[in-house]
Amino acid sequence: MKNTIKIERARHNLTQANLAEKIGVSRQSINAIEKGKFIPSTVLALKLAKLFNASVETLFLLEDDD
Amino acid sequence: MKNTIKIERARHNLTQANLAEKIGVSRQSINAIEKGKFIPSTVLALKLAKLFNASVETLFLLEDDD
DNA sequence: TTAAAAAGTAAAGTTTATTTTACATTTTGG
DNA sequence: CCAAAATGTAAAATAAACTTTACTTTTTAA
Repeated sequence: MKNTIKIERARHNLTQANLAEKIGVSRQSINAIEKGKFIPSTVLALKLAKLFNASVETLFLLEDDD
Repeated sequence: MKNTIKIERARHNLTQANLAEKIGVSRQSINAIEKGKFIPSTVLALKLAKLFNASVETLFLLEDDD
C-alpha cells in the first residue's frame, strides 16, 4: 500500500505536526504512515481525504501484496 | 462511522461468509464491521470499495463523533 | 414446518495501529 | 554559518482490529 500524503501535505503547505493536529493524531503517526510503517484506519483515511479534497482511492493505493 | 456494506452485499447477492472469503478476512470481521463493532483498516475499506465498484467515501460515512 | 443456511454474538488470543517520550538527523531561513 | 524548525527513528505501552472457536438465533427454501 502506497500513499501520497507527503505530496498532498506539500501542496497544502503543512508540516507533519500541523497535519497531525488538524486530523487529531500524533505527529509520529503521520510520519509512520508517510513512511509506510503502518496503514491507518478508515476514519483517518477519510479525514485525510476530506482535508485534502481528495478521494481515499487517490490518496491510498492498493498494491499486489495487500 | 456508518457503512453501507450490508446493502451493497445484498445488491451483489453475497453472504457475509462469501464476502469475507473474497476479501480475505473472517466472516466475523464482516459481521462486526456491518454491526459497527469496529472500523476496518484502509486496506480492507479499499478492497470492499473495489469489489462493490463504489468509493470508500460512499461505503463509509464519517460522523460527528469520528 | 422443518432442516439447512445465514446471521448474530461472545470470549480468548494475536497482530497491528497509535501514543508517548525522547533523542538524532536533516532542512530551512536569516 | 547557525539556530530553529522539521523530519526521522525507536522503545515501551495501550488500544483497536482481526482471528479462531463455538454456540445461539434468525432467515430461507423445499
